[in-house]
Amino acid sequence: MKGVEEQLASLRRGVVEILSEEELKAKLKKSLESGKPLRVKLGIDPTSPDVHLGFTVPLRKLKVFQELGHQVVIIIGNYTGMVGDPSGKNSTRPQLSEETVMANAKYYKEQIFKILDEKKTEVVYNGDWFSKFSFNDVISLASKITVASLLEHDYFQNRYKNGIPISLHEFIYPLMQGWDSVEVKADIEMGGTDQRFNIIVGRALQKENGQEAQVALFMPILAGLDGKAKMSKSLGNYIGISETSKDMFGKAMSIPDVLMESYFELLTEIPLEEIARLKKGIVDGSLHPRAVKVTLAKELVKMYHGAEAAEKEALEFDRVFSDKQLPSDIPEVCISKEELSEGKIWIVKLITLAGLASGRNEAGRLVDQGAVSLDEIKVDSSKDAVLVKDGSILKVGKRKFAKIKFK
RNA sequence: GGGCAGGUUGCGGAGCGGCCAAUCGCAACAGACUGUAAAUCUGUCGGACUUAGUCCUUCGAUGGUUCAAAUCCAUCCCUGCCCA
Repeated sequence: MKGVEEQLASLRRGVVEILSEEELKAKLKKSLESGKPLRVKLGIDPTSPDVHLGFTVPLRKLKVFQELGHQVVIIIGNYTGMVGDPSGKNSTRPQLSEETVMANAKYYKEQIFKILDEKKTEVVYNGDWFSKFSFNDVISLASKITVASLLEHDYFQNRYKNGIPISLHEFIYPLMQGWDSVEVKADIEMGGTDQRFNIIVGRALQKENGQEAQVALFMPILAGLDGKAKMSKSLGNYIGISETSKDMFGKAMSIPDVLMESYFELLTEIPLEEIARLKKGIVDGSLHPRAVKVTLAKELVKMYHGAEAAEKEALEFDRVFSDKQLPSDIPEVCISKEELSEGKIWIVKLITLAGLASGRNEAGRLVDQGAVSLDEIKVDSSKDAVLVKDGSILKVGKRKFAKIKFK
């Protein structure tokens, strides 16, 4: 095992705050002396079946712990998931059924082990203990926290001030998450900065129950592709870790420049010195921001799809967007020959048949806005009928293509 | 349980009997400029009809009044505030 300072150094990357660093040092020291690994907890609420890069930020930190020889404990919040974490939310989260949560949980586990080492990871479900809770237990737990302390939080404040409902069960959430720490005897809990309160509650509960308080390691919230809000499924500004290499590359290329640094730091293993060098290159003009972004996009694709896929997507991207050539693989769409009259078809109809627009109104609009071309010839009017051949290429907007086949 | 205020197209938020598919802002989409960056400008933004037009479905739900309702009435459901 590495020394305390050495461990700290590799743990610090990207971390916003350690609560507290002294406590962490003490724990690392103790662990080093006793040879007993620290228990590092991360709770996951499987509220949606989609794992995106934002979620990999704490996971990647856990991997560092794992490599340092510590014990990672993943808590699948099948019970907390049914409540829904109110942190940072401005509305009550929908309560999910147990079946949904469990189905999502299964998927989550698959995703998690793309990053963590499955053999070295302990996975537990908080339903294991919460399902046995009696009402008395709930009351006793609820007595550990005051309403004032809950209402202090801006997300509750906002809702309260704006007359947005707050349900009682949402107040219980931090307690549940905190209790998880007691159950697994966590030494450290990982979380985003939005988890501050929940994690601190965990510390309090541990102390009440004769345990040493866990250390909190806060990671930044990863910004979404729009560069404004946090990355989330519901905002649609995310890169899923199971997405195709093509989508991953394309989405990475679409992020605002200002996000590059944080993406490098939080999502890749590129050394900090190298990131600093790239940043400097952009500032002094020796590196084109686009080239740096390509590096980022390639790195991300490499992590989830391999180096070969990364090279391929980079070439393909240049081909389609820099050289304006057709992509190498265009999805084929079959249409019936009966739709044609004298080899022609109304352009709007063709677009909807190809599924490149949600309705004819939209298709018509796109044509009139000059977004549509057939066989590289722009279609001028939504009233036009166009001549289609077997194998004609329909293009709608910058990135939607279809190859028309007859059947 | 009582009083008051509300529920409008993804979100915020106008409209309060016909000119309303419904002002506006945000988001989104498309075009121009670019580096699928940012910023900016332009256009679009319920659906169908080959579309200066017509029709259909939408303004919490259901019924009603009217030639005509998002707008008025009744009942119901939901939310917030205040009182108990």
